[in-house]
This record gives sequence, C-alpha cells and structure tokens, in this order.
Amino acid sequence: MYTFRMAKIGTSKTLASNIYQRIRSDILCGRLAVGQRLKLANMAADYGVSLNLVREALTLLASEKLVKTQPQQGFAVTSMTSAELNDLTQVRIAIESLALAKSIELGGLEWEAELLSAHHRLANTPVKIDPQGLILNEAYVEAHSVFHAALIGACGSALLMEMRQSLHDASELYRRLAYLKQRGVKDTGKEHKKLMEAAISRNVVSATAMLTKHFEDTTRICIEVGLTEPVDLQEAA
Amino acid sequence: MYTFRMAKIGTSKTLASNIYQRIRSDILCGRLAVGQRLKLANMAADYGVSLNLVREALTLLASEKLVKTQPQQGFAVTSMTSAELNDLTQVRIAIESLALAKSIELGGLEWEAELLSAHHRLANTPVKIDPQGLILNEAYVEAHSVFHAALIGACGSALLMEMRQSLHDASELYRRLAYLKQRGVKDTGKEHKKLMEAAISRNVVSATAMLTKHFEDTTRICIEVGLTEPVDLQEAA
DNA sequence: TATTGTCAATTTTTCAAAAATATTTATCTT
DNA sequence: AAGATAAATATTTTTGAAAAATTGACAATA
Repeated sequence: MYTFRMAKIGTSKTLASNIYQRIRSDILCGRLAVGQRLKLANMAADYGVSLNLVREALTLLASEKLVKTQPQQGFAVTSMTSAELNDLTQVRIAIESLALAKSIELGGLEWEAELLSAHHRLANTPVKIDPQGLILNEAYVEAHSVFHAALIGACGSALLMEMRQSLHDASELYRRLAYLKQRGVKDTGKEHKKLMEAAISRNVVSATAMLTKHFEDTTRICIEVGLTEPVDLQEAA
Repeated sequence: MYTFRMAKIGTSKTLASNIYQRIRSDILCGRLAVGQRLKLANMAADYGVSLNLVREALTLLASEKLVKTQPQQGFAVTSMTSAELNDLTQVRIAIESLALAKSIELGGLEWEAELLSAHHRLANTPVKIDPQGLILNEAYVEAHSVFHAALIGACGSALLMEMRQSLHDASELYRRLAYLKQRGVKDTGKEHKKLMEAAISRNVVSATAMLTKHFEDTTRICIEVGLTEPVDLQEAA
C-alpha cells in the first residue's frame, strides 16, 4: 500500500517491468552481490528474456543508483564508499525528519492506528530466520520498511513520501549488512518502540532525535564492518 | 559543470543517451508540449533511431516524472494538477532551503566568488529574446539554473545537490510558462540580487525567506494562468 | 624490459521484424 | 437510431540477430 516494493513480484502488466522488479528485488535481497558485474547475456539467460529488456531494466536501476554503469562498459551492482554512505545517511536524516515532523503535526487518529499496527507487526516479526542468526528474515525487512513509511504517512506530501522511499531503498543493502554483522549489539526493537511512542505523543524533538540515532548507528556499524569487502566476480547463478 | 543539462547535446558516448538527452531537452524547452502524446513510431522517425531507443529514453524520463506512462498505452509529456505542482513547490522549498542553509554555513571564499559570477551572468542575460517578450531566452534559462545550483554549491552533499537539480528540472516546464505569461509583473532580477546578497552576508533566515517567496510566486502565477490548457494532440513535428 | 600494434573473443549497442495488445471502424441486431 | 459485436488498423512490446566497441593475449619493435 505504501511502497513500490510491496507490489507482488511477477504481477505487473508488462514483462519489462517484471524483469525490472525482479532484478531490483534480487539486488536488494543481496542475491546479486554489491560490486558484482552484471553481464547482459548472463542476465538475459538467467531471467529468460532478451538482452533489451535487461538493458532497459538496468538503465532504470542505474538512474535509481542501485546499479552503476559506464558507456560501453556494462553494469554492476552499486558499491558505495563510506563517504557516499555517510552522505546518504545525512540526507536521509534530513528528509525523514522533515517528513516526520510534518506527519506528527498533521497526523490524526487514522495515522496513529496505522502506525501502531505497523509497529506491532514489526515487533513480532523475528529479525533472523535461523537460530544461529545468519539468515535475515525477509518478512522483517518488509515490516521494517512499512513501519518507516507509516511513520511519515501523514506528512501530506506524496512526493516527499516517494523520495523517502527511494532513499530508504538505496540504503537497504547496507542496512542488511548491518543486521547480519551486528548480533544483539543494540536493541533495535526498543528503539523502534520509543520512536513510535515519541511520534504518537507528538514529541517532534524526541522523535527526530531517535530517528537520527537510529540511522547513524546503522551506518556506523556498516562502516566499522568495512564497506568494500573484496567481491568475487563470479558468474551470476 | 554543475548540472547534467549543461552537457552539450549530441556529444555523449552512446546513441541511447543522446536520444534521452535530446528528448529531455525538447520536453524542457516546450518543443514537446505538456500533455502531448508521444508515439514511439513518430518519435523514432523524428529522431532517426529505432523504437527501442525511444522506449528506453521515455522509460527513463518517466522515472524522472517528465513523462507519464501506462502499460500498453504509451507515453505522454507529464502534465501536473495544481495540487501536484503545489506539492512539488513545497518540497522544493524544503530541500533547497535546507541545502542553502548548509551552503551558507560551510561556504567559503570560493563559493562566494562562484555565486557572484553566476549572478552576474544571470543579471546580464535578457529573459526574452524578442522585443515583444514572447520568446524565452534559452541562455537565461541556463543561467538561472546555474545560479540556483551555485547558491547551494557549498552544501557539502553531492546527493542533496542532485536531488535539488532533479526537482528543479521537474518544475522547469511550469517555470517557463510563468515567465512567458507574466510580463514584468514582478521584478525577478531584483529578487535574485537580494537572494544572493542575503546568502553572501550569511543571513539564513532572510535567504530562505527570499527563496520561499521566489518559488511560491512562480507557482502562483502558473496556477492563476491555468495549468491544464487544452493540448492539441498534433503529430510531433 | 617496456611499449606498441594487431588479431580474436567477448560484450555492449542498435536495429528491424514478429508477437501481443489496444483502438478505431464497420457491421449487425434490437 | 443506439448499442453491442466483430473485423481492421494502429501501437506497443518483445525478440533475435547484426553492427560497433572494448578487452585481453600475443607478437613485433624500440
């Protein structure tokens, strides 16, 4: 309802947009690794379509910054430097704080209800899917995305919501990295709860402070862990 | 230097990106009118390339909101409702104010010099190219774009600058409309000067206030004039 | 040894035609 | 005449293959 990503994959009207969504999803899920080269012929074979559709999808993803490209030299999954990730984080903080403040100002009962609901779903979805804590739960990722969308859902600007989602997605890869590396270092669940409570009690200052801390913590973990791990350019599976 | 749009048209490495830029430019210049249907076959003939390249370019432009599309039903130059234009304007004010404040905080001598230079160029470029004031001067449009880029040039965030440019471009069409309709109703030149002076004298409050007024005035003119003028679906020239 | 040039292999880019879908026109029924 | 049905046309979508460009290897030259 809130996000593009919620659209069921493989459902859209045209094959082109299906492929786009599938590739996008595969990047966001980490199935296509950061830095990995994306050869058109391989991709076309993997997804069972012609080169053209892959090219169109990758060109589109490049405009979203999920993929990097240079003329005549193909495509690769974007990998950020720590400077770029820091920039992204600061912009996300700015945009999302702005939207959150607006949402807190304008939000009514409907917004509160949606937010509570989204939080409840998030709080009761396990982060990892296995006891060892090695595999991320896709349902959690989705619930997390929906929760943050719900937070700013009453900001009153469709454009702002869209921009926030786009920035959220651009950082998705690194958020996943942080979740996997960090094992109970910080209690994200408690943070989400406080954030939600601050929003509903209309405490803008506290809510944006929580948000800022939330984002910066995740980024710090990513950078400590090391962003640019050596990537093997294996053929796509 | 600052903007994508400054790249000379017809210069890039691949034909695909040339076509993309040419179409983009033709939309921004109003040669492809707001609301006009963009048939692939016509476009391909006009630009002398295959359907595929046109499709790729239009898909990309759709992701930038310069073009609207529905599956299996083709493309058209985007036309906004007044509500959408208002939303865009408010988001532009928020983003650009944020960046401007940062720029004023961080900007040094180099920034001041660039800004003065950009303003001088803007101030000495006529808005209209003919005595009757019917034809917009493309050099002015370019200078205006560069001036606003220069204002926030020291904000320290490449991403923020990019987002601002994207929003600026999305509103370009309507800015042109306002320029053409409004004949000396307000003195835009004086506004730019005040804005520049406020920025260089590090007066954040005054600068952002100027900026807000600047944007809102333009939007008001657009909406008063009437956004959705009947568009004739003539074949592309 | 370092540099340059050439050739083959790989990959990207572009096109032109086939397939699928939507739109219009014409025909038929009520 | 009005509305529905079917054929014809126009348009978009997708493919498969040709053309252009890049890369890497190998030999020839300084």
